[in-house]
Amino acid sequence: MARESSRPGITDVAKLAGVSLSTVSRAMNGNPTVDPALAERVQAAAAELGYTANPVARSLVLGRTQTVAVVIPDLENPTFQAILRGLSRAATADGYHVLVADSREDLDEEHALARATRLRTDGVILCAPRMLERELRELLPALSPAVVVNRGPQTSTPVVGADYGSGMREIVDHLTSLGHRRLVYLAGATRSVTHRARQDAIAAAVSRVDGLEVEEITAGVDFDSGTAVADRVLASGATAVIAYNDLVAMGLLSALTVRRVEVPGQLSVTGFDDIPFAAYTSPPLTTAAVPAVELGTAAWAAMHAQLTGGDPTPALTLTPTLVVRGSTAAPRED
Amino acid sequence: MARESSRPGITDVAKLAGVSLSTVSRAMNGNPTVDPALAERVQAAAAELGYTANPVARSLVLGRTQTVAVVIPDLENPTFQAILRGLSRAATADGYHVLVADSREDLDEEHALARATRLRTDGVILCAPRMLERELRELLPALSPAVVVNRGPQTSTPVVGADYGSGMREIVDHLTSLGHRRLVYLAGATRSVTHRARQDAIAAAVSRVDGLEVEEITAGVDFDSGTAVADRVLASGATAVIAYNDLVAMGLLSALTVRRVEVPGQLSVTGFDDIPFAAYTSPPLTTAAVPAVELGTAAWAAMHAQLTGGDPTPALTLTPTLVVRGSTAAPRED
DNA sequence: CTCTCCCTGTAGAACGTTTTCTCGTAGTAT
DNA sequence: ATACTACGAGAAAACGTTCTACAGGGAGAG
Repeated sequence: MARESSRPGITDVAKLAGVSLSTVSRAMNGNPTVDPALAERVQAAAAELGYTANPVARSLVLGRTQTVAVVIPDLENPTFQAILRGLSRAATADGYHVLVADSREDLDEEHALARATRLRTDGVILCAPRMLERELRELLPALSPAVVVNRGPQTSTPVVGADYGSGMREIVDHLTSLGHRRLVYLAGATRSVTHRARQDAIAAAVSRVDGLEVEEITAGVDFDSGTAVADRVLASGATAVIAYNDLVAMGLLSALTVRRVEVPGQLSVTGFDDIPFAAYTSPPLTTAAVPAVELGTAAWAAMHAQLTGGDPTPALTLTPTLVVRGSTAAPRED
Repeated sequence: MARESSRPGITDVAKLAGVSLSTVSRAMNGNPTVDPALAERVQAAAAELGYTANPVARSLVLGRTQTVAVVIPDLENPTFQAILRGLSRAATADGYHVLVADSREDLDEEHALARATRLRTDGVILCAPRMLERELRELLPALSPAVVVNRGPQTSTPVVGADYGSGMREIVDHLTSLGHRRLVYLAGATRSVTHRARQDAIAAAVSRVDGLEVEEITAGVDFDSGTAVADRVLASGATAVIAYNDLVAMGLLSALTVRRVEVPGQLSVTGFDDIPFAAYTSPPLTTAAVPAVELGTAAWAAMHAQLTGGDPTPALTLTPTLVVRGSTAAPRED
């Protein structure tokens, strides 16, 4: 008699269609053991009542939520935004929902956050470049199924990532082939895995190219880090700067403009990632384009494969492509 | 005997602590009618087993999921990214999770998407600038509790938004006080509500300022829309351009640079929103700063109030602030 | 000393589904 | 004509939790 206003339940549909609630459930789920005519009657009753199965109750009995969690260290970072975008769209296309968890770079919180979100989802896509390898190995089993983005290979968790070493190699090659021999590398978060990959690539280049010198200056990962180190960069006497990412490069460009330093005339500058605005700085930024949206799509594919018991996706590595724009040129003759 | 590998349930904790399962539930939820000593024993048992209450089962019985959905038309748009960021962080701080749904500007999908996400969440924050008012009114009751972002006042749904009219007025005043009299307004999505607000503000300015002429050119909402209309802008003979948003302005700036048109020397350009990169274009963009992160925070506050039965938040309007940078100047003397 | 009240712990219903198991009926083959 | 098979539909258990009744026991008061 009561509960008029409440959402219609499966029993309401059953009552209206004059069948048992189990028949409704079967009819709604397209179970072939139900008479077509009856199934249609049930569908009609459901439509009349505007009935939709309660996903929470469904999740409880089925043990799956049709939802995955994405743990992201910083929603402000364009790269993570792009990964989220690609992932979200791919997951939506497969009928899944996406829970987004911004860990705000809080390393302690990250751990708990990932575990907590896992409880209400079917899997976790983890972007945690700064987390210690030890912690990660301890965390991953509790998260399974999981997908790790931009980390080294894991024991039993699929990994998708970009080959930062390759991108960095292309950048260095580009600069050296232009004639640069004295470079500065603006390092990002030194704990991050993607930093290590770049560092190694630079070291390799130094031992490969004759007379190449690369000075490392620790900057950071954001715009302000780039502006902050401008003076140290100028003092170094280098002819080209390899910034940790586009944000740092753009910050540096901005500071150089203020100081009336010509780019690329007096100094060449490169970024990394090819974020949406990298093409629109002045001069436009030469950078290594990381296919971040595709990274998100691939991460979903790896998750989806685990969820549906498909083939275990092997580690997938996408290769950044060098995009030469206006911020690099041959060094000025002395 | 079986189920060794399964997550520990409340009964496992009860068994270990030597109490009934309902006692465990009460102890875990801090119910004061349980003996402190016993409560502690239960907590210890739970900790030993690494027990955490299954949120899905919890949601089913409690009727709430501790999750809200955010429907966003385009995850690529910096403004929505900022709203999401502010919202996500505020919600997380209050112990809520955020489900993100990218409607990809698909107006038909948007409707169904909002309804679907509502079923697995406690409320929906709706960003749908293009949805027809009629549709919105029909949709909102099904979504309740809901919060609408950047739309006109609603019957019984809290609204948070920015005063686009005010921002536009400031921009026009800024340009006219610099001496500009012939302006171009690059219109965005003509169906969008935020477009209408700007249009009205411009119309008001035209009737207020003596000799002011504003030509409207329909462009779009993204970078490419700005580049595409560059020639029409130049042909118009205007001395200043009011772009629909920063993206359009940046696209225009880029096209103007290619055409060797000096900004602000030959042409002043303004944006809207103050997205993160607006400060770093060349010249830096004069724009009306929309506090998008705060918009997200406010949207959460309005949702949280409804969820906790607090005071019904009245419609909240944040005022954009004019940020004068290098892209505007007095018109060149003829 | 006994009665009553209160405090603490236990059993069980409820949340809304899915799904297994069982039963009934109808059709076919012997 | 009877028995067996097959198929469709209903009853009931299960998912893992919360919370309302309810019962039992101890202590304080009359």
